[in-house]
Amino acid sequence: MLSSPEYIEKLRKSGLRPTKQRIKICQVLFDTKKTFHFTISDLVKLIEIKANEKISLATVYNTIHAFEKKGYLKEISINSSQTYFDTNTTNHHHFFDEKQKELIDLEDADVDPVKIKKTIPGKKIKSVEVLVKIDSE
Amino acid sequence: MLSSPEYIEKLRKSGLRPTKQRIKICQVLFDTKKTFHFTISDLVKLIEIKANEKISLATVYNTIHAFEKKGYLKEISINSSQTYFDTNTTNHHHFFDEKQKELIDLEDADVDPVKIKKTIPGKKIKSVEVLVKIDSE
DNA sequence: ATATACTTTAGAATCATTATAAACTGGTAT
DNA sequence: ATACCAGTTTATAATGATTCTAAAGTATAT
Repeated sequence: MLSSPEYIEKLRKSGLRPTKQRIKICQVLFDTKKTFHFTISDLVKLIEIKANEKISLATVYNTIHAFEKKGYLKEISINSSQTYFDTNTTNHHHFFDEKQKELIDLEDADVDPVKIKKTIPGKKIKSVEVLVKIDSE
Repeated sequence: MLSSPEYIEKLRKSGLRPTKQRIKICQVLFDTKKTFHFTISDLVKLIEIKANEKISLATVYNTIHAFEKKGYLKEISINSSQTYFDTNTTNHHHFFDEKQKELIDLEDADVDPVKIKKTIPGKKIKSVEVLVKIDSE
């Protein structure tokens, strides 16, 4: 588990003041080798479990958006009632089980690079995301 | 322009009663060689322009969901405040311009088949969707 | 024609997310 | 230390797409 000083430095470096709330959220999100996917309500529950202190919903939203802007999180493009975020910010794709609302990473090796042969004049490609929807057999 | 009788038959065949509203929506959606993308609010506007009759919002939602279930429409998986639908129900991928909220089709020839090398025990692949986010250069 | 199940509808309810604006706090200059 | 100020947090209200409700309307089989 990373200690607060490291998150404090990380936050400062990106121009975010290291507040109690942000440090706590860092610990919940980044104190693990494994990356994971979450919705805001997942995160609120995680904070309740891991921390003994309540963070207001508005702050959770603010913080997640700040972290996303700084590149610490990625939003995942699926059509769901809730927005999903990923602590794995590298380029990778996903399985999505719509019934169970579960996301599973596809590693780089699992999908060959997707080459897009069409171009749109005046536009550049920002990202290429593959979403594989799965269902029980 | 397809005449009502053809839509009436199409609707009946799929077990949907051919109501005035459903026929009107068929005409707005399918009376064109070109397929297109739309949100519910786009569709409401189109109905106002093309038809002189008002269809309640609830009916528009009901109808679009019924058409989707019957396979006449496809929902597109992007993370947006509104849900996008596509009258092109064949397998194909999309460009999405997040600033302009514009979707553009990628033809089959534009993207090589995406092979997924990972499998999840007990799960089968329902669809593979590629979303290419673009931005102004 | 009648009955019945399916549809439409206006309006209310829901729910994730964003906005508001007042209280609070970290960091800096004094 | 102290005071200040911009950046933060917070409770709460507002927003907006979508879904629900239940009453009125309509297609269709008999």
